[in-house]
Amino acid sequence: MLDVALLRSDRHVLASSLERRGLSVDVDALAVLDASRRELRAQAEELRAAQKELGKSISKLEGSEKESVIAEAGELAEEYKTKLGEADELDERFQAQWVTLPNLTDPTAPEGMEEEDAVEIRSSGPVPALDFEAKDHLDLGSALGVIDVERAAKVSGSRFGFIKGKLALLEFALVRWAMDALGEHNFEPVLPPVLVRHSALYGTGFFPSDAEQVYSVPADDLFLVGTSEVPLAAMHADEILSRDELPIRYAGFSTCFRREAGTYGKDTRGIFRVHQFDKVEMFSFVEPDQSSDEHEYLLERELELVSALGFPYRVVNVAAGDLGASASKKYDIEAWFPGQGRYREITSTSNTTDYQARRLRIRFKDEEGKNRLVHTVNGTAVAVGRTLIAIIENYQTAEGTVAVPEVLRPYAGFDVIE
RNA sequence: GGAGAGGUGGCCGAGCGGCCGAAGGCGCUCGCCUGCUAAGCGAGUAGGGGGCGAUGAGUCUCCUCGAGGGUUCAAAUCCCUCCCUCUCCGCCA
Repeated sequence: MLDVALLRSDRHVLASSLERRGLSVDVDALAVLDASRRELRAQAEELRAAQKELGKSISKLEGSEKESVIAEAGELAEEYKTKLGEADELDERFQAQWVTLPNLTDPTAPEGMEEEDAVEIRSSGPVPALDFEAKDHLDLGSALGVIDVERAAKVSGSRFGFIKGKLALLEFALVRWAMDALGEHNFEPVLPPVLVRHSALYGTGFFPSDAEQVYSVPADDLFLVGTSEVPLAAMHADEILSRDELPIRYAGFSTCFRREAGTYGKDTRGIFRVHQFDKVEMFSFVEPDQSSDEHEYLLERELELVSALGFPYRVVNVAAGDLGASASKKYDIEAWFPGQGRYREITSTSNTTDYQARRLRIRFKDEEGKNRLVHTVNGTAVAVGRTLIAIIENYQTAEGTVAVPEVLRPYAGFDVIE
């Protein structure tokens, strides 16, 4: 959620940010609505103050004098209720619109609306050529008996997979390796709940805008998270952190569930885009002036991991119009997938500034003892499913076996999947 | 699933329908004092919104005692609904 003060002082900032996202919102009308709801609230409060003032004298009065003051206070109470109701209604109308507005875009997020408008800011250089025809992860994985999507379809439907054998073990190696690497940078490992309340999804900005991507469990009024960002962020909801606790850095591991609504026909082959996958996610709570640096810091962590795994990659700065609601700026790392012959997203890191913190009411005491909103920053450490298939495709041999990346061998206990 | 207890400020804990956003304690902050430490003394210490004012200082005001309704001139206090936590029993990875 945005700071309402934007409407009163920096309306043009808000307007231009919305424009960069390709949204047409009548900002002036919102400002008018905001002004009138405050006006009504002030009127209601005056009535209430008068009523309370009058009410205080009642216990000291007797007889007819008491009766008349009670009557008078009663009238004020009625007027107050009416006025308050009107103010509440305007508040609701205003809030309903306000919560749907996405975060301000960072000036350094590129112009543009689409994935293609992202700007490459870095790459690992030319992609090394294989001296044989590359196969894709599904062909390789099926042949090796470590990926089974057909039986997964029987059990669960499309966009699911069984991961088996050494590939399953490789997941554990990958996760533990990533956790150790992040531990070097003082990220605290966390296994969060993956079923959360509505408030956690609202607070992180996934509700209401992305609600159609979220699985729900109606019987218990809970939702399956699409990323551990949700429980990690909501973990500190309604808290006032002390300044010396910051930055707080977590490395959360969880299964992620995504409905992938509206992606029919897209990435239907194999387990590249599935309804369920595991992920190690970095999440930081920082002071406001630190979030930009923290965003770069998380990108560095991602680059360390991706380059240690030896994937060719490129880093893109995502276009303003392609950002999620809560992000002001986002970097994606795209790894090279030889089987697809192109770069695909393997990590993503976003600076959500105070957007989530405001919704979740996560604050800290600054040096003057004032409560201020923290900034939150998130980033993928390892999206396990995609990383596994990036390994399969990049480490495949002419014989159809898959070598285990050097850094994972001590964790895996084997060197090759065959 | 069954039975019971309880939700008040960072924590503990009191609270006759008005003098209660709330005693007391702990903790914390600042100051004084003690050669260190501990103790002692004094002061301060919930959050959110709105008005006036310059998006300052200040000042006025409203809301919040798990949440939402209700009764009343007036609710932490009375009534209703819901949520959550804890304990015991049962079942269970």
